[in-house]
Amino acid sequence: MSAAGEPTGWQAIQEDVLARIRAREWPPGTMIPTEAELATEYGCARATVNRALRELADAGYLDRRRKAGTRVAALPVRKATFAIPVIRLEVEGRGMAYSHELLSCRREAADGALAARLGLRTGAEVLRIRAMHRADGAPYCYEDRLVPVAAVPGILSADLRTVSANEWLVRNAPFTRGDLEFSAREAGPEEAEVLGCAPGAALFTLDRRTWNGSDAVTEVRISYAPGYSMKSEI
Amino acid sequence: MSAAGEPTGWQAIQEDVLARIRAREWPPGTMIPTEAELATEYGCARATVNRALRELADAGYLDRRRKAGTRVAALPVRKATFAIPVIRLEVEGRGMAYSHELLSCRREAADGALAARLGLRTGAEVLRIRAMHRADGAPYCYEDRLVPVAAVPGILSADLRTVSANEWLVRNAPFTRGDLEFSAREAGPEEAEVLGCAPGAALFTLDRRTWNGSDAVTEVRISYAPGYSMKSEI
DNA sequence: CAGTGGTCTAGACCACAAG
DNA sequence: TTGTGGTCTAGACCACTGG
Repeated sequence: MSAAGEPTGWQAIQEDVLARIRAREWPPGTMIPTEAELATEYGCARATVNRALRELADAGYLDRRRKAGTRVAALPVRKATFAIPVIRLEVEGRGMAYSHELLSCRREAADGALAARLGLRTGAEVLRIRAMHRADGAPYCYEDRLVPVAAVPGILSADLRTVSANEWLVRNAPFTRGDLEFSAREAGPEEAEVLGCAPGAALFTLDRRTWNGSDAVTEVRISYAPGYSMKSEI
Repeated sequence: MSAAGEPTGWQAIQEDVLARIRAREWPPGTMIPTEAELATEYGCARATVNRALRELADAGYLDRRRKAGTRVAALPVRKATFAIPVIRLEVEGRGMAYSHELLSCRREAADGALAARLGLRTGAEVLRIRAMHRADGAPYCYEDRLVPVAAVPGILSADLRTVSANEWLVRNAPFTRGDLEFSAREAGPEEAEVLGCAPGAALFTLDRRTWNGSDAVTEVRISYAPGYSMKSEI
């Protein structure tokens, strides 16, 4: 009458190993048996043990090195993963009605600082896009974005009032790498006005830059309305 | 004269598939060949293709379903991963000298709201710990923590002036699950004083609760000094 | 040098779900 | 029903690195 089936195969081994670590059968810092020994103990192939242990090492529970063997991490570094969907899906995923509004969209010339950040030449043409995203009509976040025109030429012919720049770029501008930075900032006068909050209010902010190979695709700051929080489980 | 060696094996396949997706050889939403077909094309075993594609599916680039096959995701959901180390290592990792200071540590009785959040009975004994973490002597973050004594009895005999509660718990109190919440908050009078900032300053805040099975291990709020940011790459 | 994890193979069976 | 991905196996070779 047990409701949920117990895991089998490599997942069962993974859970058993994790349980033995938590139970201090293998205390932090100690070596655990080799893959071959565990395969014998669990009565499975070594590849199955490898699959189980590799994921535990990725998750920070184990330190593995050739020849040295596998050791229980002394200070396990837990990792939190956050999905970064298109803002529309983020809002709809919270069960609210999404809408967005293009505030401005104009061409500018990159100044020296921007050119250096994105690896452009000074004076390169960039599209500056400002937009509001709303949930059930209330301000959800404010997006301030720069797109180098040369790297993403199609952006000029996109109707950014119909599809937000955020979603258009996800669909049409692949990138190979990017960096993210989350911080807390005080709302400036402009942000306070568009977000409908007091100047100086604490804003959860995401700054992101992405590249496709060596070409910058976009730089964006997303300022969430007060009350926003980013959740995850570990 | 190429400096770095090209990936081989499953990583080479993974990069090739990713390149074909980015090049729109397989546009978003379309099916890609089956594992068996790709194995033939790449001249390797199906398990090798499986390894490459499974990770791309985990990363959000592909949607895979038995019988239906593998499809390129229309809106790839990029995932950002943040390591959550012990605060001491986080500070030292930034090349700064770490120190911490126990502000207060006393036993309290859980009120109704707290008991409900953590699944305790009302009136259960909890340890309330407040501490400052410093980097090069300057405030780094302020920690306000609750630990149910029954679930973590050893905490009573720990010297939390020598080892912070943060690190003591990571070393001694395993947990099976937890939830995280990042937000931006305005500093209250107490926080402003201990962090040395103005009241109302924007604080990057982490709220975390962890459980070991059904027992709550700890609930903590970490308020970072103004200027802090959490970085990651994708 | 030798022991450990990292990877690959060829084949097999299974679980799931589309048609 | 049947084609697809998910997993396992037994064996093999390789890469790295500690002794």
